[in-house]
Amino acid sequence: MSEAIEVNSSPATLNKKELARQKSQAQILDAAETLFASHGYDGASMNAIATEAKVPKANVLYYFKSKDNLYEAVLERILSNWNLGLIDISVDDDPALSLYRYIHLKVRLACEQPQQSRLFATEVIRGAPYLADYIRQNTRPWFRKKVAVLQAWIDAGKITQVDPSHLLFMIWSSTQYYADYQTEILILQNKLEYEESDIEAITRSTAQLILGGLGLKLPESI
Amino acid sequence: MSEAIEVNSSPATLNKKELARQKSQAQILDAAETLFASHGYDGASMNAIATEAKVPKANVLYYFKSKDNLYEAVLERILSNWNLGLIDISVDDDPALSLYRYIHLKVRLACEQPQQSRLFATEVIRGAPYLADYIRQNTRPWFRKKVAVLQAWIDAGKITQVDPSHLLFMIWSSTQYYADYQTEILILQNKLEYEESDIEAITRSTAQLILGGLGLKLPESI
DNA sequence: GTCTATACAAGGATAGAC
DNA sequence: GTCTATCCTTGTATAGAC
Repeated sequence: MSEAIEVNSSPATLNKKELARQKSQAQILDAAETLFASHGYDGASMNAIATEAKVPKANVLYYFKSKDNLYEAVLERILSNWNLGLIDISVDDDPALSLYRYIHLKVRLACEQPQQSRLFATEVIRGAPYLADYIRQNTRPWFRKKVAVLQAWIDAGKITQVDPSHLLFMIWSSTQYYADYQTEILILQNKLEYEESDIEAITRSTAQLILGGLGLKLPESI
Repeated sequence: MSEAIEVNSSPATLNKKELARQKSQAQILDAAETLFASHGYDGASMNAIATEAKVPKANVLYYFKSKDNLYEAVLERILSNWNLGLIDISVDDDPALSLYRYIHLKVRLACEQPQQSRLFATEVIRGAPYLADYIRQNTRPWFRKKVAVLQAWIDAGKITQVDPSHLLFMIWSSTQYYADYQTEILILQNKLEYEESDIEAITRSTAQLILGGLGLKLPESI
C-alpha cells in the first residue's frame, strides 16, 4: 500500500518525488520509443536512450529492470494508444461515412505519430517476437468481427463484392505507409515534412480510391 | 589484370578457386540478406552471418571489407533485382491492363521474396542512411515520369481524376504490405504460409479495389 | 532513492600463422 | 588466399557509495 510510505515524508515531498519519478519514466519511455523506432531493438543502446531522456544511465535500468522490459513497456503504451483508434463499425452503419472516418483517423495517426507505426512495423518485420501472442488473442477476434460486418454489408448489397480481409489490409497498408516509408515519400515529393494539408489530401485520395473500388462515393458532409 | 594471376596456376585450378570464391560470396550475401532483413542492421552480427553462410567468420570480412560494406552490397543486389520490376507504362498503353500487370508483379515479388521488401523497409524506416541518395537520383526521376503518364491518362479521360502520386503510393503500400506485415497477416488468417492461390487472390482483390477506384474494370483477358 | 564505478559478455576488426 | 587467435570497443547489467 502506498500509505505506508507517506509516514516518513510529508505529502508535499512525496508528491514532488512521485511527480519527478513519473516525469523521468515518461521521458525514458519517450526516448526509448524514438530510438527503438529509428534504430531497432538492437540498434538502440540503453546508453543512447538515457542520453536522449536526459537521465543517468543507471536510472533507466532502475525504473525498468532490463532492456527487454523497457521494450515491452514501450510496446504496451503504443498498443493502448492504438486501441483507441480501432474502427468501431456495425452492420447498421453507413459504409461510406464509417470507412471515410476510419481512413481519416488512420492517416492522422500515421502522419502525427509516425514513430509508433514504425516501431510496430519493425516488431512485426522481426517476426513479432513480443506481439505474436497479443495479435493472436486480441487483434484476431477484433479482426474477425470487422470482417463479419463487412461481409454483412456485401450481403446487403451496400458495397461491391470484395474479400473483406484484403479490404482491411488495404486500409491499413495505404495509411501506415505514410508513416513507415515517410523518408522515401518526402524525398520523392521533394518535401521536408508533412503539413496539415497533406493529411487532408492523403485522406481524400486514399478514401476516393478505396470507396470508389467499393462502389461508394466520398461522403458530401465532409 | 587477372591474366597476371593465371601464371602461377593452371586454368582449371583457377576456375575451381574462382568458383569457390563466387559460391562463398553468394552464400554470404544470401545469409546477410536473411539476417539483416529479420534482425536489422545492428541485430545481425557478423558471427551469425558467417555461421548461416557456413564460412569462417574472418572470410566474411576478407571478402567484404567491413559490415557497412557488406550491408551496401546486399542492398545493391536487391535494387538491381527490383529494377527489373519497375513498371513500364506509357501514355498509349491500356490503363487497366498495365496497372493490373504491375500489381500482379508486385504481389508476386512481395510473396516470393519477402525478405527483400523487409530489408528495404527497415532501411527506409531508419531514415534511409544508405539509400537516400539512390532514391533522390534514381527513383525520383522514374517516379516523376510515371506520375506524368498517369496524369496524361487522367487528362485523356481514361481514368478518374485522382492524385497520381498517391495512386502510386497505394499500389506500393498495398502490395509490399504482404511482405512486411506477413507475420501479422498469417496470424490473423490462421495460416502457416502463403500459397500460390493466395497470390492470385491478393492480386485480384487489390486490383479490383484500385482499378474500381479509377473507374476501370478488371481486364477480362486474365 | 539516485548515481558512480565496474564486472562481464559480445561484437567488429586485425595480425599473423599456415 | 584461407583461417586461428587476439585486440579493442561497446553494450548490458550490477554492486555499492552517497
